[in-house]
Amino acid sequence: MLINELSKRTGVTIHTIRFYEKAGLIKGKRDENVKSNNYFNYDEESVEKLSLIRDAKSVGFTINEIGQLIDAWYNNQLTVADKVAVLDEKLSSIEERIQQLTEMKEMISQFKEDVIRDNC
Amino acid sequence: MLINELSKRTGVTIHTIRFYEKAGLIKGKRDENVKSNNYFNYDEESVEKLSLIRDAKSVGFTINEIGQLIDAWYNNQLTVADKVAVLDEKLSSIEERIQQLTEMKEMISQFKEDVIRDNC
DNA sequence: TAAAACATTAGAGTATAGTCTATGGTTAAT
DNA sequence: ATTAACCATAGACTATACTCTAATGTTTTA
Repeated sequence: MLINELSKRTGVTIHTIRFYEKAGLIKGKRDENVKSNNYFNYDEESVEKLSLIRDAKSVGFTINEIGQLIDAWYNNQLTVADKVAVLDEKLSSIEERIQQLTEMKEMISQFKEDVIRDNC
Repeated sequence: MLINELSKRTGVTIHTIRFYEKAGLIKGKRDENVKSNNYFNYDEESVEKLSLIRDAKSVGFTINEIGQLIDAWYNNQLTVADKVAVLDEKLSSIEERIQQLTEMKEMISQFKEDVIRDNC
């Protein structure tokens, strides 16, 4: 599929798709048989990746971190050990963030109770 | 205390403290008795606020959101209802983020198992 | 009393993550 | 065949959150 269809299927704008492509997160392929243009073609993997990017962004991963994650997911040049190392690192950072969020939640809950009780 | 001491006590650089002050998150006071300079003085509340800013930033709140939180915490012009509304909103967004992080954690764990099992 | 250390404001510079415009070529529809 | 819709690249622009420099004045210290 071409970029317009990819955009419509994923809800990610064409500009943002191109931005992710420049950042190396996704990659279109040119059709060798077609000489009249230089359009990029995208496959289902690109759709999956854009979905992963959306999810990973929403939990606070940077483009750079998402790139590492996508490499672990899709790059077959990496060894199993390398992939596991990246995944373990991301799992740790997620756990740490959940911990911090839980603490912040308790802090805000406590303060909310104080506000209500003391009427201040 | 002056900005240098505030910086040393909190570990936040002077530049960043001034940035937060411009953004309205903290506020120094000028001493009416001192006419020779226009130095700002900071109190323990500023120390507390910088600590809150650090925590809130680490869980992904923006400066703007942290401003709302600080208002709920310290601004006595706000009604209890207004404060509770802000706090409830932040609690919801924290819960949503914990949920998303939990899902992402499961997704990565699953993928890690696949990588190890299939040796790919 | 002069140098070092500290204070202020204004504004420039950086990194991240987009978002948009301009220009020029290609494909599809009427 | 021409217009609308689509594609590509380059580069400008925006917002957020700092980070740093310059210019200038004040306080402390050797």
